[in-house]
Amino acid sequence: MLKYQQTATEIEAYIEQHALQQGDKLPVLDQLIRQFAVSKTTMTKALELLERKGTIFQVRGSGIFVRKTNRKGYIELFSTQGFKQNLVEHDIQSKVLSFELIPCPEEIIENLGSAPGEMVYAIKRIRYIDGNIMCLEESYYRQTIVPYLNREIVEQSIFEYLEMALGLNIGFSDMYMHVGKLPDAVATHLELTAGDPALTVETIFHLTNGRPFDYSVITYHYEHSQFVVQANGLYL
Amino acid sequence: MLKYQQTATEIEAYIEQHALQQGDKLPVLDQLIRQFAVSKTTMTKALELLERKGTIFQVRGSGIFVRKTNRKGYIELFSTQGFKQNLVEHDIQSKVLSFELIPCPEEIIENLGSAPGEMVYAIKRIRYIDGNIMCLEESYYRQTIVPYLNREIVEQSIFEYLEMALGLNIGFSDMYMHVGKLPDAVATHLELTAGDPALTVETIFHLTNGRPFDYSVITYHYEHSQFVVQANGLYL
DNA sequence: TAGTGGTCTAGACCACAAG
DNA sequence: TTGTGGTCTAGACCACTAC
Repeated sequence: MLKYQQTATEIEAYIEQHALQQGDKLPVLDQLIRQFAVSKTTMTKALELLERKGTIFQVRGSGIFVRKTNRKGYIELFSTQGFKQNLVEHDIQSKVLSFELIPCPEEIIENLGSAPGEMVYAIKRIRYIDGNIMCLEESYYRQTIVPYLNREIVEQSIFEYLEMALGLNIGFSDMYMHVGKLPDAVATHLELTAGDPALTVETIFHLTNGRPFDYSVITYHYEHSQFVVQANGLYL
Repeated sequence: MLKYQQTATEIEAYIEQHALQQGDKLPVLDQLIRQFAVSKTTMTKALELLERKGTIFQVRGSGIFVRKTNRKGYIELFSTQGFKQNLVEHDIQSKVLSFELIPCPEEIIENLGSAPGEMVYAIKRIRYIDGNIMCLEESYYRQTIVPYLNREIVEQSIFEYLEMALGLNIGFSDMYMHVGKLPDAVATHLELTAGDPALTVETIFHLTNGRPFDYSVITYHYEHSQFVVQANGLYL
């Protein structure tokens, strides 16, 4: 683990230990540098990390303060940061509806940037959050990049397998979101009624080297999912 | 403008001028450093900015590459970065439905962290994107922080006024999103039918010093709004 | 193994906030 | 004015990729 990541983790522990609340002040920079025995740049980087993560905010000329969201029961759709493991406070289960190895469907080729006829794993899962239906997920993995998958893996966390077992480095993703009315087929899976509202998120995942390897479409159950995003900076 | 921001802007211009496409390689780090005459740290910071903004991605041991989303017509709900001015490619108009100075409503006090009885500007607007109804926005500004607003300002960009005229420094925000069925009152304003799907986003905006100054609830027109988010890192 | 991006340091100097 | 966070530099060294 890198020094600045380690430092960030230690600062989080410090906040936890001292039970600091929203708006509470941390020790000043120089103090933190001495306390954690790192250079100013490293400390700055650690703090920047925590700032993006939404853990603190820094005010020049004033100090470093704790930032917290006060609402519970919201899912972090994506943290402004990134590598934060979300949903840890929730119990996530999956039920696999289908699992196949098929030629890449026409309409998905452009999303995955795959060659015509290339094979993909096509997976359909219902995901549960704390016992409730959270979403229907349909995902497609390029076999060129993910050579092997089986039903057992797919019942667990696929991404953990990709990183741990296959050693793939997941880089970045493009997400496209829209709201609409549930089609009949999806409604059945979510145990809702056709025409009910739904948030649909299409995501294209890339490796760190930029190659797309996974395209997924997630349709969320509107009664069992709400999201929080901690943003930094202005965006109109 | 800071040097690393300036550098980032120049690199964007470089990409533009050379008409670089998704996956195209930029000059190597050392070359960029020489070319733009900055230190390695500064260049790294500029590149980090562009990476968070979704303009490039960097691969250790390999190079720096251009990243682009290929879908058009999507609104950037919030960039993973932040200060990127969104919607610039769209024509945004506002119609003010109501504009009042009132005591802070009960249910909003906790969101704004305001004192009981404190006065707030309450504004209701319909916002149009390229001539279509995009959303209904209800927002509340604390008069303690925003001493003056009028109908004319509110018809334009409020945030621009806050930053330019009042010199306020907008820091960070917490957003809460959920999907549901349109209530009758809102449906009318959006020219939709009660029960239609809707994305609702509540946002609490803070100054850089951490004080909340604006609470807003935006309900999006599901047929005229879809969003793109460029994320970095993993998030399940 | 060569090339490329990433981390880390010490220290000078700058910019903003609060009293 | 003082204290505090932010920027910038030069350079050493590390870690990954591709050949």
